[in-house]
Formats: sequence, structure tokens, C-alpha cells
Amino acid sequence: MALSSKDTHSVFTKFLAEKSLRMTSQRELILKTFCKQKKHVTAEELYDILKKLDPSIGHATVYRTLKLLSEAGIARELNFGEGSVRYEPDLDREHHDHLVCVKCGENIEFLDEEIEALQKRVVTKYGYELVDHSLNLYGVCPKCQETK
Amino acid sequence: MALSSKDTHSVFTKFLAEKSLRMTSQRELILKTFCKQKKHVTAEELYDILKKLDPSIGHATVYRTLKLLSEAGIARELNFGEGSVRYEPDLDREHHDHLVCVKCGENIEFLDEEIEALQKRVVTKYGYELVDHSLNLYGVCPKCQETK
DNA sequence: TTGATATTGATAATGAAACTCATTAGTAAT
DNA sequence: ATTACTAATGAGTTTCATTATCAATATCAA
Ligand SMILES: [Mn+2]
Ligand SMILES: [Mn+2]
Ligand SMILES: [Zn+2]
Ligand SMILES: [Zn+2]
Repeated sequence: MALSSKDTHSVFTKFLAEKSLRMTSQRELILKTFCKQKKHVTAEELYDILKKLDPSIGHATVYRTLKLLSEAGIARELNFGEGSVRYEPDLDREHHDHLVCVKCGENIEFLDEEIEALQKRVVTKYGYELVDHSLNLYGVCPKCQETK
Repeated sequence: MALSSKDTHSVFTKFLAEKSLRMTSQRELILKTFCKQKKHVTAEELYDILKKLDPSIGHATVYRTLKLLSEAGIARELNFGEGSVRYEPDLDREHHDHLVCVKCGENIEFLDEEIEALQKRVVTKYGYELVDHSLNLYGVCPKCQETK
């Protein structure tokens, strides 16, 4: 049962209010457009999409807002070693990791509770306090395996 | 029983020969210096160290050679989301992942065979052919937990 | 040696992301 | 509505890591 877009909006508004920041039309548009995306987008890709909806939108505002959305827990940053960060909606989704095809970029999301538990075991073993983790598996997808 | 530096040298030479590339004094110095490092270094950090040994060394040569060393399997690229890539010797070392303190950067290397096995299970489940993986755990180290 | 080719290092170019700042917009009290 | 305050915006600049260019140099095989 995914949360409605109204929820991300109110979560963001609340987050902003707590920091004496303001909900603006740009932030609303960026939030709404970001949440619609099916794929993990870069700031640049989202900017290109937004430009069509509001040609006056600024480069920096997209970067700034994605950062805010991450802080608010609405977005998650992903790093697949491409040189730029990707973002995905994170609020109404359960945690998952990624399996990426190195040939075509196809992206599978998976969740392995056993791996999750073992990670916690490692962190505990060394006396650390877990903050975050990043697990990316890189491989060749079935389709790309055929293409020799 | 680690391999001697003579081995990395011959591995690199063989790798270069197979690609009709040449072993040069710069590549020898970079290889030797890189393998001596105890920590994961960025290209920039290694460049600073190399400058003291050979002030004529070029920026681009360090970047280029680290890339070659990675292709040759002598170095491994690490991405801790800092904005720059780190490298570590990989030839005479067994695989491991990293637990990084988000406060002080302290870096623990660990190997969990169970996690490794489960990763393979995930990849197999989706019909992928595993190429690589990246697992980074981020936390607060015991020392930094004290500092409130 | 010589000729072909690879390498180098200085420098320029690139691309992502952060910063600057003058202008605009939102807020809350008058 | 007017005001005063503060935050937000977007154009443009800046930084930083990394890559590309290219003329000069080094290496190699014949
Ligand atoms: Mn995802
Ligand atoms: Mn390591
Ligand atoms: Zn593929
Ligand atoms: Zn620490």
C-alpha cells in the first residue's frame, strides 16, 4: 500500500517547516515530477524533464531540492559509479539494493533479508553504529548474455 | 603469503605486452609506489607522493596508469561516495569489503563468506552473470561514538 | 639507424555539483 | 494593503576530478 503523493507533499512541507524553510511552487513541481519517475534519475535528467514543464526552472534549484528531499527521507541517493548520483523515491518504498547490468544498464531491485541481517552482524562485531549501507551487484543480464 | 613486488611487475609487463603497450620508467615508479601504500589512495594523493620521487611526473600519467593497473587486476577501484575514486592493491590480496566511519573516515576491511555466497545466490536467481560487486557499510566507529 | 608506434606531460576541456549574489517571493505583524 | 524580514530563485561563476589534445620524446623491432 503505497502512500499517495499528497503524503510526500505533507511530509516535505513538515520537514521544511521544521527548518524554517518554505514550500514553493518550484519545490512542489520538483517533488511531484520526481515522484512520478519510474527510473532512478540523475539531477541532470530530472532537470531536462522539468525544463519542459517550467522552462524558467533553474539548474541549481533542482540540485538543491534533490538534496533537501534526501534529507527529508523522501529521496535516496544511489551511486553506481557512473560519475553522477542517481535519486529514487524512498518514502513509500521498502529498502532494497540493486543488481545492475554492466552492458545495458538494466536495473533489478532486490531485497535479501539474510544479507541485511549479516551486514548488521558485521557492523556490530566491530562496535560500529550502522548509519547506512550500499550494496550494488554488477553483472551481465540474460538478454546481454545472448548478444556475443 | 603475499606475492612479491617482482610479481606485480611481471604481471603488469605481461598485461602491457598483450595489448602492445610498453613498460616505462614512469609506469614502473607508479606501480612500485602504489603497491607500497598502506591506505586506499586517490589519484591525487598518489600524485603528490610521486611528485616527491620524480618532480617531472605528469598528472595525466598517474590517472592513466591507475586505470591500466585496474584493468590488469593489480589495482581495485573503490568508491566511498567522496567525489573521487580510491585505489587499493588487489593482486596479492584476498577480496574484502569496507566498513567506513562517516565521522572520521576510519576504514575497516572485512570479509563475510556468507554475504558473498548470498550475493551469488541473488545474481543467479535473476539469471545474471556476476561481474563485480560493491558493498560498503557506513557507520560511526567506537571512538567517534564517545565524542558527543 | 630507422621508421612506426606508444608515451609523456603541459594544458585545455569536460561534466557534476556547489557557490555567489542581485532579484523575487513568501510570511507575519502592523 | 503596507511593511520589514527572511528565504528562494536562477544566471552565472567556481571548484574539483577526470579526460582529451597534441607536440615532443621514448621505445621497439627490423
Ligand atoms: Mn531502486
Ligand atoms: Mn580495502
Ligand atoms: Zn544487459
Ligand atoms: Zn570514526
